[in-house]
Order: sequence, then structure tokens, then C-alpha cells
Amino acid sequence: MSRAATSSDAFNAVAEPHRRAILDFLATEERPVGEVVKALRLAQPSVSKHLRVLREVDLVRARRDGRRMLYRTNAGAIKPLYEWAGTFERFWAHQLRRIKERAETKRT
Amino acid sequence: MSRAATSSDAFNAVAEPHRRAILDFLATEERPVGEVVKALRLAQPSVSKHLRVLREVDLVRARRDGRRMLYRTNAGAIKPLYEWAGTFERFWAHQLRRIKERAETKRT
DNA sequence: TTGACATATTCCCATATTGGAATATGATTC
DNA sequence: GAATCATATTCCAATATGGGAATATGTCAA
Repeated sequence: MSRAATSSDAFNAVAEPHRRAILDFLATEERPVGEVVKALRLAQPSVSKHLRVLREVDLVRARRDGRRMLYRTNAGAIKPLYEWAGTFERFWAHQLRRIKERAETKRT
Repeated sequence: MSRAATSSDAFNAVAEPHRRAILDFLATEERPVGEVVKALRLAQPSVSKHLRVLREVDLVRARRDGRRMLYRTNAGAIKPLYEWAGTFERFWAHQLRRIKERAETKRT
């Protein structure tokens, strides 16, 4: 084994800037692939591939609509990420406090 | 150009599970590399490499203490991630509401 | 200075990843 | 069924990544 087992999880999926853009774009309403292509100015296969990655970790969901596929962001799948990051909130709050205190001390 | 320019940002850095573990471990207090090695049971060079990546995006900070280097998580650098994820909060809230409403409807 | 300890870097390998081009699949309409 | 539209998949090339082993660098102690 030469690399960590492909942890295809939400963290991995959102590491790619284009994929974050896609999630943003599909957050408000479902849209066909073609619109993502136009909006993000990416090649169609590229978009399909990103959507596949996102779908595999349930960050987007899809349904067929005639010849089109409608995708939308499944915001719930972003929550774990939000929660992980949130566990650090108290630390950055402390940091701010410390900085403030240091400023006070200097001024005094 | 065959790959997206190495977007070495916080999103990328935290995509790696070991690096998230390191951030968790270094969140409460600064510690030398050796302790990270022991705690996470990784090889020392591996840890040094991960720390380098984390340091390059300011997710950890380091200072020398004699022969040791003391690292600690810079929680503030996680904030952008938290905020990006947070922009989806209202969507997952809506989803929950929708699900609840659907349940109500069925029951009625 | 030498030796020991702590950490960082380099080299190599295997695998993963992204984009582009070409092609395949699915669904609709005629 | 044939043509067409929309999307997905495959193949390829270039590059990135992580682990392991070996080695380099930096710091302290004697």
C-alpha cells in the first residue's frame, strides 16, 4: 500500500474548487448538467465527472427529466464538515480573546 | 495544463484524514513532533511532511524549543472552511422543514 | 569537536486525479 | 428504426500525492 485508501468522503470532494463552485450553483435549485457547463464554463465531460464524485458522497442528488438529468445540492451532506470545523470555534475565539488581552496589556 | 494548479489551500489540506487528526491533536496545546508521531502512530517523516503542508496554509504554527519544534493548530485558519460550509446551513434547515412537513401531510 | 537526539528533506514507487478528446449510452421525436 | 439532443464513460497524458527508507540538518551536551 502506497497511498491512503481512497477516502472518498465529503472532505475530499470539496477540496476541488470547481466542485465547490458546482455545489454553490446547485444549492438554490436543481438544474440540468448543461446549465452547470454554461455557468462554470467547463467542458461537459469535466462537469459530468465532478458531478459523479459529488454524487458518490451524496453531496448532490439527481433525477432524470426526459433526456436531461437534474442535479441539486444535498446540503445535509455538508453538515459533517461544518460540524468538524465548528469544533475549533472555541479555539479561534480564545485566540481572539488572547490577542485582545495582549493589546490591552500593551496599552496599559 | 493537465491538472488544476495545485490549489494548496485549507480545503485541500484538511482533505487528508491524518492531517485532520493532527489538527485535532494540536488544537488544545502545542506539542513536539515526536508526540504527534506517538499519538497518531505514524512514521516520523510522514508526520513532518503533513505538518509542512499544514504549515504552508497556516493551519498550524511552529516554534523551536531547543532541539524540538513545537506545533499547534491555528484554529483561525479553519474559519473560512466553517464559513463556507455555513452558507449551506439555511438549505439543510429547509430540507429538514420540508421533510417534517411531508411527514405532517402524510399523517393528516 | 564528537555524539546523541529531534526533526526535515530527498528519492523512489505506486496510485490517484484532472482535463481533453473521442466515444458510448439514454431518451425523445419523426 | 434513424436522427438528434443530453449526459456519461473511457482512454490518454501530465501531474500530484502519500508512504517508506535513507539521509541531511539543526541543536544540545560532554
